[in-house]
Amino acid sequence: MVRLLGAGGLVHRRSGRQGPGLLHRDSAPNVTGQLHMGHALNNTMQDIMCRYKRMLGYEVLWMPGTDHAGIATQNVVERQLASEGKSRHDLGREAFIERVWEWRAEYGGKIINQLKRLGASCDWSRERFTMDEGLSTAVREVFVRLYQEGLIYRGDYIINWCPRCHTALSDLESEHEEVKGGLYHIRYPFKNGQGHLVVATTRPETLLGDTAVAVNPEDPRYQDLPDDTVLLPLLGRELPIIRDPYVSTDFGTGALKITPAHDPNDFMIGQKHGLASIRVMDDSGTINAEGGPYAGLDRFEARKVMLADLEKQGLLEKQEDYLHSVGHCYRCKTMVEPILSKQWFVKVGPLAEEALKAVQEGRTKIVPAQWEKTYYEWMTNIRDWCVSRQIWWGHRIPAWYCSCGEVIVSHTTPEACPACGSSDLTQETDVLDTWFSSALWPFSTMGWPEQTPELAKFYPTSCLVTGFDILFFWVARMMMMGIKFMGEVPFTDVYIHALVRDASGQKMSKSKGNVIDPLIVMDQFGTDAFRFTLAAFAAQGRDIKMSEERIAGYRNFVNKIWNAARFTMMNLGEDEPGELPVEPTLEDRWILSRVSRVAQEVGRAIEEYRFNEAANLAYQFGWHEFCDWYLELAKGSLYDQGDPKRQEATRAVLAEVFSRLLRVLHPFMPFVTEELWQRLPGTNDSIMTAPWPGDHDGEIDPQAEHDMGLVMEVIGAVRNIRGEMGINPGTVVPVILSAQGGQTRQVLEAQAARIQSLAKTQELAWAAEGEQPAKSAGAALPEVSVFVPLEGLVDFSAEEARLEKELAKLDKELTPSRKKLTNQGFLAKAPEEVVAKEKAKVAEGEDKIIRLKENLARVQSFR
RNA sequence: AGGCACGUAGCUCAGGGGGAGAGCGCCACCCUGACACGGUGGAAGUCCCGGGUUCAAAUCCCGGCGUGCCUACCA
Repeated sequence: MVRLLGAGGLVHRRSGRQGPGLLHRDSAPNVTGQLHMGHALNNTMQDIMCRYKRMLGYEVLWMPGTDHAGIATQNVVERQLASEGKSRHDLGREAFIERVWEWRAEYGGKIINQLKRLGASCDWSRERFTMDEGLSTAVREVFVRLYQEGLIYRGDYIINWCPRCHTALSDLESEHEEVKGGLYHIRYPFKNGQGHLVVATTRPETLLGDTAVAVNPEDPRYQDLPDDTVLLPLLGRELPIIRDPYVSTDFGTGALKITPAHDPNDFMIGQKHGLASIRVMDDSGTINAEGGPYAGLDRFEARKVMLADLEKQGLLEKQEDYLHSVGHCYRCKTMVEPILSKQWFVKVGPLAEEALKAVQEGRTKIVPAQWEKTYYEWMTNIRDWCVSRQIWWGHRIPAWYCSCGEVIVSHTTPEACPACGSSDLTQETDVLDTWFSSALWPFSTMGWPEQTPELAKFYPTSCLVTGFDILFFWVARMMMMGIKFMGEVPFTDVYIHALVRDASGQKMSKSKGNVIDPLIVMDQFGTDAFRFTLAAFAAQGRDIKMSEERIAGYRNFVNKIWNAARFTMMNLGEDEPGELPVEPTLEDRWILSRVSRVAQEVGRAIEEYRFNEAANLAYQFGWHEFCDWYLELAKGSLYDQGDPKRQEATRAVLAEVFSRLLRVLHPFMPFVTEELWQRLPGTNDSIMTAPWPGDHDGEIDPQAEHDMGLVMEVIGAVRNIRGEMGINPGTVVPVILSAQGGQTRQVLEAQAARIQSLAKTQELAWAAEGEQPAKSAGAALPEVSVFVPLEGLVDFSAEEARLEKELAKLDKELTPSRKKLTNQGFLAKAPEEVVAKEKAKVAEGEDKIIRLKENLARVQSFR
């Protein structure tokens, strides 16, 4: 029920430098107050940022909390009462509010616990609720100040009314939906009896409140009318025919009935022409006394009855099917009724202007930037915000009415009327829109209107993470209020994340039954796997299609890391790892280089909100580099009893790299990494406070990366031959290498033991450059040729087929480059390095082709 | 009615002017002393269609087609 709001400013490095702050929220709450996918995604992303920044040494403040969800919560408690056969009116206002607090005490904390379960590392001691005393003080302060400045006013206007919730709604809370309806052509007889004027309407029941009929002054059809007054069908009231350019000549009949009390445009026209407004419905959408014979009928029933009567009287000329969009209450989906009513409004123009400028000037950056356009669009066309709600649960508007007519708006309950001195004052019964208090969240949660140290330190906050569905409801309003009352934007970045949908792209909803419950997912696959999945799929600007299959994939990854840890710890034993070796092996240099780079890349990706890249980078490294290669390579030294020094050195590297891997993974999977961190010898504090391993430039080693690449390619070539030739994995095969250049041979010779062990080969044999080992399968690599003698292992036709396949593939790959190099325009205009690259590529490819062709010829000769 | 996204391997999607990528699925082989939630190898794409810009387009521009979403007072 409660909506989650979060706030955080963060940062402050010890140097006092500003860093990111965080804020957050979530999407529409549901009656059970359960954590859903939207919350999970939102909070996972914020948590990733917070954990990462904390590891960098920033002081992070992530303030959690919820809002009071006025209408929704009241509905739930009313339903509860209804089941006891009571209404809120039976209880009275105070008792009812008491009851809501009880409800909140029982259910309100549920979602907070679920957030904790998700691993959200908020500052839980600072949890806030919009109905808290402090936040309520801020609400009052803001209301009074806006009123004093004329930015809040009370007046009669058309508002969106929910006949079921019995309250006014803001424009945003009225959700437009396509509805199949009818366009009814109704005859309004001229008063003088000379025929009739035909009016087209989608809402015939509102004719009871008509006070005029309008036509466009330019419309040729209506230049010479037989009379300037028509009679309202069914009621017989006289209606003037007015002329206004607002009326379109090309829609319907060009004649528009004017019902000022039940349509915003009609209201506008009514004001312009000084027409009366007749409200014909009560708060429940039932026709009132103004409806004469139709009084007491529900609005939908009234439509049916009236249409039948019109038909009977020959006044319904025709009726056609018509598809149009109609507002519905965002809480209960009841069709909204535009009704003229006295309400409180915020004059948003001046506030929106500043909020618009702040983004245009880049003081607040919206990511991805495409949303800035949407924000501008809304801020530019914004209309005044109806903030009063006719419900009880919420911040009661601090306005008092005196019997003399005076309106007093004040922080505290006034003793007497300043105008007449009377003490007969009654407070406004309406409460404020929940979003009014949510709009103050970035500063009200930190003690405003007091000037607190938190505000000084964390305002403006660094980042707000939210879904686009709430950009206007919340982000835009926080911008307006923050700038107005703090003089500065509430956050420097707004990250708009995707929506979580089901596997087939449908929006998850209870009614569709396609909801995946994050709590069940966490039970089934573990929170870490779930979080990792969310991060890995959170590409900017695209919705996430969630399915259990995908989560299972990342569950496997968590398991892989767990097993890598078992292996690591098994080898480390109880001792604290020693210093990194002075003379590391090639694989040691390589993995240190890689982990250093990856930590930097992951960090950068997180900072730029590229969560999917960050997660994939970590995944790729963890599984395919650390586990697939390094652990296998390290076994060589680890198991070598004959060289204890080497063993010791390898243990040190293994411990270091694994420790860094855990830290890189920590923001995504906090639970497993913490658990493993605690078991790692030599660690004591939480991994949360361990330093991010992004500061090891000195270990980045391009030479090691290149050399290791060479070794990996040779191993890959032998494995490929084995696989393609169908050689049993257990068979140890001979291998002959032929290197182009001493350097290459040196590297490979030094790594002979690794190649033998990972490719399952006999001792490496060497052929002179250009020499052709007989009866062998071969592979051509950039710097080296690899041959696997096949005598007795396989038949040569298989090798022949394999080589032909390889040649065809290479040829296909080279075609585009060859074409470019024969293109004069390319040679003349393309950048030198691009040309050089293409040349090198072709040269390398052709060299491979030559060697493969030699192999092919040789193999064919054995046939 | 306007606006915004998206269309890439069987599925879900990254990428975004110069060598088509990942995960899952699929095929083959393998219980190798961390892990079968595993290992090794492999197959697989007209990057929606049509124009244009460019030496070079999956990528930029224009126009289609298709899908999704948001905003809107034409009764």
